[in-house]
Amino acid sequence: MRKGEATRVRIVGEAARQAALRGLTGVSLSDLADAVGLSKSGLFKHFDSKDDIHLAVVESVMDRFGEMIWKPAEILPPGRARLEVIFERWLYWCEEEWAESGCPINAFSIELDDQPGPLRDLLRRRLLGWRKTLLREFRALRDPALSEAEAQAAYFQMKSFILGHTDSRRMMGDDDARKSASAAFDALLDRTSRLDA
Amino acid sequence: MRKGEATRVRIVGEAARQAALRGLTGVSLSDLADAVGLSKSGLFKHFDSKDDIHLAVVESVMDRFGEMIWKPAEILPPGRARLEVIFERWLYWCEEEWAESGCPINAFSIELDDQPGPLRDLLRRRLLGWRKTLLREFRALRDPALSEAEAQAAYFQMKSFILGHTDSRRMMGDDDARKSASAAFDALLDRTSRLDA
DNA sequence: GAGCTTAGCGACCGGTCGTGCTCTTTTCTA
DNA sequence: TAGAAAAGAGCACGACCGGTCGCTAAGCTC
Repeated sequence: MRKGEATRVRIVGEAARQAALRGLTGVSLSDLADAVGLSKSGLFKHFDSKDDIHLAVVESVMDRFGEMIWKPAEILPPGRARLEVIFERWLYWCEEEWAESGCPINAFSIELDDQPGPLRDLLRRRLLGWRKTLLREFRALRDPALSEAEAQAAYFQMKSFILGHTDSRRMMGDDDARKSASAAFDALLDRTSRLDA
Repeated sequence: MRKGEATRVRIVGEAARQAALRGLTGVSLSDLADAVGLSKSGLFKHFDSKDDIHLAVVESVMDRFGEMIWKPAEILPPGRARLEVIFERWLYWCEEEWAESGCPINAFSIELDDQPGPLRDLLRRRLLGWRKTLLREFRALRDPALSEAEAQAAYFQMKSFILGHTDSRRMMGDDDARKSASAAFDALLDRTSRLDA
């Protein structure tokens, strides 16, 4: 079943590209089929329904996210340098990897946050896993480890700066978005790793 | 033309409600017509096209945003208290005013940031105006006024916390989102209004 | 290389999309 | 209160939607 597997990957990749642009719901099966050089009915040899494609897209995007952001960070020991790499890669992911559309994870979050169902559940599950990882990293940032509350506060701000970066760069057309985000994150690491009253 | 004006307002209001849920593109004219108790063709006595409705929706949402957030703040003198009211009202706007759907401005930003055209231009224009207002407020936060760069950094973080709040509350299901956002913003005001090397 | 399995195509389905057109009813104004 | 103007209903349109079915052709395995 080698050939079919390869085609499936191509379909999911293209579907993700289009979904990042127009939203998951906004992708039409005819457009998708055309883009991968298939007939519409050909798609259904690989997926049972459009919903089935949605699930595969979310799963695939989250997998790629892990590969791109976590893989290059985990070779470093826990601590500030690792967090810096993560943030750096995350910005790269939003800015370069999805240059034409913006980060699909942000887009899917907005699209799905009011649409209960297995698709939202899948996305939420993957995002919660990622958050758990980051909380662990933040706790390890200081020698007397950060409390859970401190780690949560730090995570909240980190994620916020990622979202702010996209908004600033893509919607407001701000060329300094990356600098703003990096500076804000650096300051966050400064005050979080510092031991003060 | 009294009656028509009222109907138009009803249409735009309902369209905004639905667009906040399903996206501007996701609103169908039949659903919209049903919801306001009109026939589909009846809609076209008030708007020339679906795009025309989109423009009216964005304009109307931004107007309401100004009324809800700025109006109660401008009675206060410039300074920290005014900024605190703005942030507070902004969170309220996201959390209560659009409880079922999440803030439509965030949703429209994600939906439109890769869709060039007059609709995106309109949204961007309104958002730039709002940003200009906030930059002025931040500059007035300290007695030796903040530099433009400092004000921009502060604005970036404020907007980030707003976005983070929605993501945390709606997508991650975090009940503490509001507390996290408020705490982060308070700390931002602390370190921004402080005069340090 | 025979034969089963799978990938993929083309035609087609019922339904919905946005948007015209015509005609009637309501509303406002002189 | 007559009559113009506005509001709205009804219907039909062509295009497109997600999805099914039967068929062929290619791929894979023994």
